[in-house]
Amino acid sequence: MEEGTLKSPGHMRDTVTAPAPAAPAGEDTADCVADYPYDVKQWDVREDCEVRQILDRIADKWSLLVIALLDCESLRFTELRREIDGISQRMLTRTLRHLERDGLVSRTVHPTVPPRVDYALTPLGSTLHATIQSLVAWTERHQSEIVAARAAYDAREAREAYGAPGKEHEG
Amino acid sequence: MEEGTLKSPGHMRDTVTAPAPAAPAGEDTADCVADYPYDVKQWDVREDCEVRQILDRIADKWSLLVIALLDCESLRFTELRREIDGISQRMLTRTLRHLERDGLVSRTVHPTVPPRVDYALTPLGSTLHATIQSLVAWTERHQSEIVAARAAYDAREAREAYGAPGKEHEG
DNA sequence: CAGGATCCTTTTCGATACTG
DNA sequence: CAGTATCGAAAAGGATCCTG
Repeated sequence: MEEGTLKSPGHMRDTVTAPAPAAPAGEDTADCVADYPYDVKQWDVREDCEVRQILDRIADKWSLLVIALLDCESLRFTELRREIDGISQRMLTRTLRHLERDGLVSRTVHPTVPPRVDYALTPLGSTLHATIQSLVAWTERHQSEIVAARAAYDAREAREAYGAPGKEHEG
Repeated sequence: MEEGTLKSPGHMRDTVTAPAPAAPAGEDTADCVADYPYDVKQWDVREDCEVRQILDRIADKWSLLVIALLDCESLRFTELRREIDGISQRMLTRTLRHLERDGLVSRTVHPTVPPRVDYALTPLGSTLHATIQSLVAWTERHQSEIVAARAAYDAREAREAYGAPGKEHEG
């Protein structure tokens, strides 16, 4: 195994620079409400925090795609692989295992002669799917803006490379 | 914000070869209408697709944290670094550069004697922030379920490791 | 303080071969 | 078909040094 399933220790830093603990339960999505005099963050971003770990996993490239793709009906292994362009068999297997372990997808094995395994979202996974979808929707809506921003950034950078004093060293 | 709801409308997906309607595993998600004979997916998942590329970036571990943290007020480089536990200077720089290039955060340099650089969300970045927040909120809400699912998975796996015939290869 | 450059370790990922 | 196991390439990431 290249990645143990039960590994917990060994990667922790002793730098616990957490001056203020996270706010209690209750997510506050109110924007621009910097009323608190503290430097408090509304959610824990420490490495040893569960949320960080989970966020890390569901924000994973392949996990995101799998969840987004598994809308409601179940898909077979090969179907998923066909849908997600560029994923290797290995990565799909690993991703599905992780999602299954996290209780987000269910794995159903049919004991037929040609093996058949169906993957579907669990009820928990379905709730996540909604959020993932909004992320995908956002990307679709704003992709042109991002592409434009990139072009502008690159153009400005290239321009500054010309007139940058002390930067160029041509004879 | 124009982000809107989390619940995506009825999306169209491709038809799977609907197998036996009875799932023995008991996984029963809400039945979804799948009477589309096309192999059409509602969003492009090809590698060369823009959405894939953008999704890849904003689904990045550090990018997600930076955006989630930059709620509305601007933060300095060191402040961000202090907030995000575990990030290195190199990674923070790279992440901020990427986000700036994508037009999601703005970088303001104050030409003071001790250099001061402020990072803040752009209007575009703010719209993404809302979505990111819902993802964070989801994780906070369901973290206990995920932890429980993991424990159950690991326990079941460990149990099967005992009685798994053909698995152990004792001499 | 902010960040560029460099070196090195760790992790990720894909290709391949094999099994049930 | 649906995986598992292994190996090597590649990318990500961290530590350190240095500059304006």
